[in-house]
Amino acid sequence: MLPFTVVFKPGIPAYTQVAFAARKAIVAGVMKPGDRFPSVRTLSQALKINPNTAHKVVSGLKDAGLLEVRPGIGTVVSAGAIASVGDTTQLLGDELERVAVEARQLGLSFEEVAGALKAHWDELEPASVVQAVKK
Amino acid sequence: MLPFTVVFKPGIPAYTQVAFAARKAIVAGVMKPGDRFPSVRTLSQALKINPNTAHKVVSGLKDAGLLEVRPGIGTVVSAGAIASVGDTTQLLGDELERVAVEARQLGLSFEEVAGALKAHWDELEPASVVQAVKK
Amino acid sequence: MLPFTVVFKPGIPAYTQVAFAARKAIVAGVMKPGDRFPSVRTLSQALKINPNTAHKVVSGLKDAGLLEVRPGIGTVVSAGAIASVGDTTQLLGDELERVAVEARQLGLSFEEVAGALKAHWDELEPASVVQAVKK
Amino acid sequence: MLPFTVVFKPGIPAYTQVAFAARKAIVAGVMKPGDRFPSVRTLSQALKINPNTAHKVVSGLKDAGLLEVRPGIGTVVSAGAIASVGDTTQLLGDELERVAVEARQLGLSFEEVAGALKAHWDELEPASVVQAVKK
DNA sequence: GTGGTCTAGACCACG
DNA sequence: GTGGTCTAGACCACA
Repeated sequence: MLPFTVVFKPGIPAYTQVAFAARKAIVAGVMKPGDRFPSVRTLSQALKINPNTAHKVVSGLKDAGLLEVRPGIGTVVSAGAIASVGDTTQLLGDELERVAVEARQLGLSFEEVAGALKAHWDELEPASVVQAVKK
Repeated sequence: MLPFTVVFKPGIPAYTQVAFAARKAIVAGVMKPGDRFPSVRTLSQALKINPNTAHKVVSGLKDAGLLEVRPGIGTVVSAGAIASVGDTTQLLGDELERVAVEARQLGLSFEEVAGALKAHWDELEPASVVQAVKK
Repeated sequence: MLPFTVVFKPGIPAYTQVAFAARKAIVAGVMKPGDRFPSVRTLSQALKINPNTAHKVVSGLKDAGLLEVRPGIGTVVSAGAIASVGDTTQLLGDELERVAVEARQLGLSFEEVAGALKAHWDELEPASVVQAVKK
Repeated sequence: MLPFTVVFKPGIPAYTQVAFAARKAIVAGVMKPGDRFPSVRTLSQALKINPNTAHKVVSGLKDAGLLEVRPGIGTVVSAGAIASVGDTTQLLGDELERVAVEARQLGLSFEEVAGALKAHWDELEPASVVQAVKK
């Protein structure tokens, strides 16, 4: 029913997890610019989450520039779906640092980590994802 | 005075940030197994945080197996300073996935991201850090 | 009001005693997996302890894998309510040794101690407890 | 050198662990009534603990009625080496209850626990212990 | 409403 | 001096 699924894990805010799943779907090309994004009501019912939470998700994605509101139509995936580059790159840097620290603590080699990252990277390759989802 | 520094950012719990800085210092070899870890009071004064918050930091690191408490003596960096591998690898996987999604959204190539990760990785090289600190 | 009671004894941390009472209630089947665990506020009011102390209780039980937190919803008794077996069995061995030493020092016979243990054991029998509680 | 050994574990007060080891040695018959108990100085040197800590140990055992001071001689194991029955039995009951709760949580059967207790019990059999120690 | 974080400051146990 | 516990009360994020 939805163009993405969410496996909820405890400890992480529900709206964060849903937003991430949506961004993943957009990045992977499951949803393309111009496609309609599920309504708040649809989201809340399909994922069994509070309407407030669902609203927070689309609101957040709208602020990030990933969604656009077409009055009378609904919300659609915006064309230049690129977050405000400023803070996101900073954020990415922090995450990379965290990854480096944690990986070293686990005694992993750089190659192992890079390989794992590559795997996740390829999973998002638009072509492959459509297959994976339909499968 | 402290073997590490913390630049506090809003929005992230203080104790999380301090704990991360400490883990980084341990991973980078600034603090080695057997070395004494700053006392709760020292931490709270040097970082200007509440003793309770400082306590939470060492308590967390202790639970993670990075520190050992000698009652009435102090806390030292434990020998096998490796977190319970089970969940941490899982956690690392999640983070790598997030990195992949965010990087693609920024239009970065895999090589760029891998390069950035390598930079952070090398920064933690024990040898280089020791020099940087001693200098 | 609460699914368990606590008779506070001096010398033992309050949060330890409350946590033990809760574990006992869970083991005895008074609270089953999926049941809601009293909120931090409820605990603090009913037991007349500080919210912080109450928080420490649920936090500890959560770490032990007995409780699960649903952010913004509450905490529930988790399904596989079994502590990390690794250290607990070790801990049990230590306690058994202590029991043996103390009992011999009191001049008790093995049968007497085993009998006393059996009494405590049967008190936790889910069936019996449910009756006792409902009664 | 000492009639007992102590393998220090973190998290438990040193003086508690030493006192327990001593009581175990007395119960097991390694040290019999009338035998000299190691001096505070000997204890602190042999176990590498603070003299204050060593003093606390013998002081505690003296209060428990396990040791007696013979002026000009030293401290010896007292004849009726039985702790003040009042609180100890109560304490034993608490420990048995804790054992029951923890064991059930681990999914053990009563027979398994009783068997494990029996093993510890037999290990303290005076005859066998001497062998085990000499071994 | 829920749990989580933080400050401020007191007291105790341990060595 | 160390870490650990507890109280009191404020504020925030989540649903």
